[in-house]
Amino acid sequence: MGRKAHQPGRSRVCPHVPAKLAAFIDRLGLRSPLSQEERAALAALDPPVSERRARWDLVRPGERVDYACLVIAGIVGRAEQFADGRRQTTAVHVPGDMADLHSVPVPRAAWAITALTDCTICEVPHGQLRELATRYPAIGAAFWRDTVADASVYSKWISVLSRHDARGRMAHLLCELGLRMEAAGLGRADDFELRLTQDQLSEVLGVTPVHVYRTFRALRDAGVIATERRSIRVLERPALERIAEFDPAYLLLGRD
Amino acid sequence: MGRKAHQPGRSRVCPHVPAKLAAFIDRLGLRSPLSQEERAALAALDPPVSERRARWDLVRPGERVDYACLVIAGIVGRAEQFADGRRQTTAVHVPGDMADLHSVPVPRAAWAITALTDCTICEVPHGQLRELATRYPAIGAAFWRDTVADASVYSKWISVLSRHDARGRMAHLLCELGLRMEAAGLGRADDFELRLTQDQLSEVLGVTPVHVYRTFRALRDAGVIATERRSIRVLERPALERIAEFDPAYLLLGRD
DNA sequence: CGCCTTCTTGAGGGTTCTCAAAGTGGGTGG
DNA sequence: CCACCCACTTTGAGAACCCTCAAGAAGGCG
Repeated sequence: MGRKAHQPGRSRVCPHVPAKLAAFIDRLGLRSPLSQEERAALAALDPPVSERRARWDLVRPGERVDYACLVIAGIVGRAEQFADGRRQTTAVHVPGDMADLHSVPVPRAAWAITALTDCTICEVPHGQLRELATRYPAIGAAFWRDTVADASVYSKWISVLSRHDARGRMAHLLCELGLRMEAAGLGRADDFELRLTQDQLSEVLGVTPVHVYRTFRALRDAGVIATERRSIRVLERPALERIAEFDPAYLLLGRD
Repeated sequence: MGRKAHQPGRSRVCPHVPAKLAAFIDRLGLRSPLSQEERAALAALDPPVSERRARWDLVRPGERVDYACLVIAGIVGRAEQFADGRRQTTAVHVPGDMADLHSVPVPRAAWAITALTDCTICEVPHGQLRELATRYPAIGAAFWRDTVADASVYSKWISVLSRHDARGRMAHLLCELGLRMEAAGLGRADDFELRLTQDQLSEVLGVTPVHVYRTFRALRDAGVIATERRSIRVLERPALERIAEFDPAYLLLGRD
């Protein structure tokens, strides 16, 4: 599964197995009911796939784009840039996520979309997405619903940043990404690996890199996580959830 | 204007002056092109209007709603509630905002919608909004675009909370609300009044009420704002914008 | 091998929190 | 009309959390 996920759709011209968008369609279907016809219409899209190295900007701030970035493999972040060059990552995307579905209704990017690890990206033209959303109202509704799910995550992170200290923030991030990776079919929520540098995590959590390290050490000493170079492994998810006061409802990983 | 705004549509049965939704339609039109027919279809809605006192929960967390709350007068907040009862306000809405357009695709509320001041609210049935979004794709696109604008504000606030201290957060909030009030036709960005308690501000800014006071004092001593009981007035908007590193692009108050 | 990124460690200082208490004004009921 | 209550604002002292600055160690990559 892991190896396959890293090379999806690559030169598989067979139209009966449209692997490119499969993960995205599954994600949409998790939240919104889609008929076979609607799924087929989405699967018929055949956008270009490209590989990007870590640190590559898929979209630069201020740029005007006419495609949306679908993450096929790897981790991608959305970041706001400050005058002094520092960045704040406001969203993290895992495989199956359309990293900037937002850009369909608003093509002028106010943020950067950056590859946090080496990754495989699919650039889906806005025109095709808009056309599908208009022709199939259920697809339009599914896109809208996914945008709301994204907003729900933002809203949660506003609470997390306001109310939790670095330890709680880190715990919350790990709980969230665990569930999202599991939903993406990449491991289990209570046993997954996250390959981000402490620098990247500091831009997500809103603390300094030095303090990310100290937070790691505290959680490591408590036996809750294990770290090894740029890889984090969750050991005690229940403890982590308690620290984070984690409630997964906001992820809208269901149809209720 | 002020007095009129507090009694919109009340027993004005004249169908040629559909005051209820006028501000909302103008807001949508600010961001998305809408034809006369589409505007008329929106204006034809005639949902019930009600007055609510400050502190009233328009929507309680976990509740399932079948209408969206349009703010006609007053200020409304979206808040997440914690186990210990504390709240974090993640969005502030001014007149003309549909406070929870999010609830149309996701009817189960993960948050509370609370009246921060006495206010006038219009409860627009989801069914009617969905119907319009399906029948008129441009209206659907406008709703989607407004949802993205909301998400853009969330994203900005994640940066603000991560990178700015209490003074910068306060400055940013005042800069943003100034522009939004102006866009809503309620004063000028560089001379407006905000009637919120320090307690409410603390829930927005993610600091303690005590520290809101100290932040006020610092800005007051610097001659940037004036405070009088629960009313704040901006005196030096340019200084405020410098403190906040404010760039209004994220509000999407235009069609680019 | 050397460079570069990333991780680790320490000391001191600043912002914000917690806890505590007094002052102020508006609203309510007697 | 007054007394009271309640919500809100103001003030202070000490502690916690996180930052800044600085520098050394450890692992990849050409």
